[in-house]
Amino acid sequence: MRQISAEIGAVEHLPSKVAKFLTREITSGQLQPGERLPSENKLADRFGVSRNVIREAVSQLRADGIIQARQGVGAFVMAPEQRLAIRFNSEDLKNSANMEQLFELRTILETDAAGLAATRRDEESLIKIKRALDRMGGEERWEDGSIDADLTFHREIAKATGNEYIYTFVCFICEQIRRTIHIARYTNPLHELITINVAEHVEIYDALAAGDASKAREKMRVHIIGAADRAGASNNQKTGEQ
Amino acid sequence: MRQISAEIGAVEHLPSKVAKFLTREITSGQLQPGERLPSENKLADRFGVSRNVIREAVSQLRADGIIQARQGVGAFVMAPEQRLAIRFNSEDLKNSANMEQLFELRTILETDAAGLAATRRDEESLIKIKRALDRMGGEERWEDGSIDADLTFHREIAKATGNEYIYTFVCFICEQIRRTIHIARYTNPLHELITINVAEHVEIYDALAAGDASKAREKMRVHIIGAADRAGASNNQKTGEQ
DNA sequence: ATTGTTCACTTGTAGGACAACCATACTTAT
DNA sequence: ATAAGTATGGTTGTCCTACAAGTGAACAAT
Repeated sequence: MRQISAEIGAVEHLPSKVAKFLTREITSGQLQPGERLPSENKLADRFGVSRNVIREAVSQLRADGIIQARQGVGAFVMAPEQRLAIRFNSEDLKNSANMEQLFELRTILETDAAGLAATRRDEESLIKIKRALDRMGGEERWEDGSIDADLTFHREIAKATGNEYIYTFVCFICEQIRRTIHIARYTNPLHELITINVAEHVEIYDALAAGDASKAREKMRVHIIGAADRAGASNNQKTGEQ
Repeated sequence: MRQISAEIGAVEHLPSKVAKFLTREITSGQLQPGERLPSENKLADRFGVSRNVIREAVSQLRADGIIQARQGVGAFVMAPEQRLAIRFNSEDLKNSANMEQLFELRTILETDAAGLAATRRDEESLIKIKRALDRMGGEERWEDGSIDADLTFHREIAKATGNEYIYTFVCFICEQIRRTIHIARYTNPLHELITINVAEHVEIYDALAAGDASKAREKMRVHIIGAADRAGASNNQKTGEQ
């Protein structure tokens, strides 16, 4: 209800633009690791902005470990292997090949997460998972909140593993997918698809409740592969139907 | 040979300090999602720095999706689930329980990565993996470069999956572990440990070269669990010896 | 040849000024 | 009295200047 600016396009301010530009210049290889960036004054001239803006942009890159600045010397491009943060370019995810890869990673993570959750989940986390499931199949079934409930379901499973890092990674991947898919399939939902989707979640939940790890793994695996298919991020789209 | 400042402590500048402080205040729950941050002027007063410094710090948080700023209104804390970046607090990893969790995640990712790599690797990637392996068991065996070779081995396997995101995640996790372990075990290496380590890598490589996915998975799995043990990040340390 | 010094350049921080924007309270016209 | 329009103070966004702190290289003196 509030943050429409965030939903639509979030009026990008200058430092973000500059940061994005510099990042592209680095990842594309125009600026090789070890190389020095132009001085802040030169960058300010080149982009036609104040040094303040440049500093905010550079500060961002530095926090990610993309560059390292040394007072009196300059800012240098770091090796891409030793980044301090993971950040995806949302543009890339519009490419269905990339989306497919992301779903492959998601399958790996969440399959094992489901297995761990089946053996480690306590009553409380089970309740939270159930609640998300109910929201998904309940009244909000056709509403926008259905997506949230779906993601919450997956997040709660990841949290039930008791592994903070697994939870963080799953959250991140889910959010990336949500931001990309969002409009595409869900806003114009086919009755059948949603029914299938809910049914798959129920099976996962049952396996978790039963504490059956291998079944939980299998059901989760099938579900995510199916979800990838329904989202159009799958290579086995022989006919396109079903 | 060059960036000693990066190795040691990398003289943290003010914006980083402020960013770290604010991040802690948010993750600790002192600033709840939806709440508004104090205005930049007030923050500048409170920290005793210029508004420039505050802005660089806030710019960082915003890039991570931790907060969202709206001109004329203020900056608001976002829900922790929808972060735009993954970034670990290196302090947390000094806690061995956390390190154990990180190794669990690593096991999940790299086990499957090895399986995929076994079926997808081409000759070129196999050569790169072999080269890292040779560096590890070769002359650099006792040198510092041995660690780099070790990590390169794992990275190249991840890259051989052909999945860019798997590669990114593996790189990130490896780097986190490297920064934490580093000094601990490797600089004072026991002959036996290194021999075991190299032997495990050889087994993984053989499985990859043979294209045996299930064997590659198993060898990788055993190796990482063993590595966690040797790094002191394992729960089954009954006696501590082998 | 070595040492010491200066100098130009770079990043780091401070502070002031104004534009753009927003929410609220207030004023005015109806 | 109500509604529309209008000040107003506060907040973020950007620009500017100035100086401190640090670095490396050219240069001068020994």
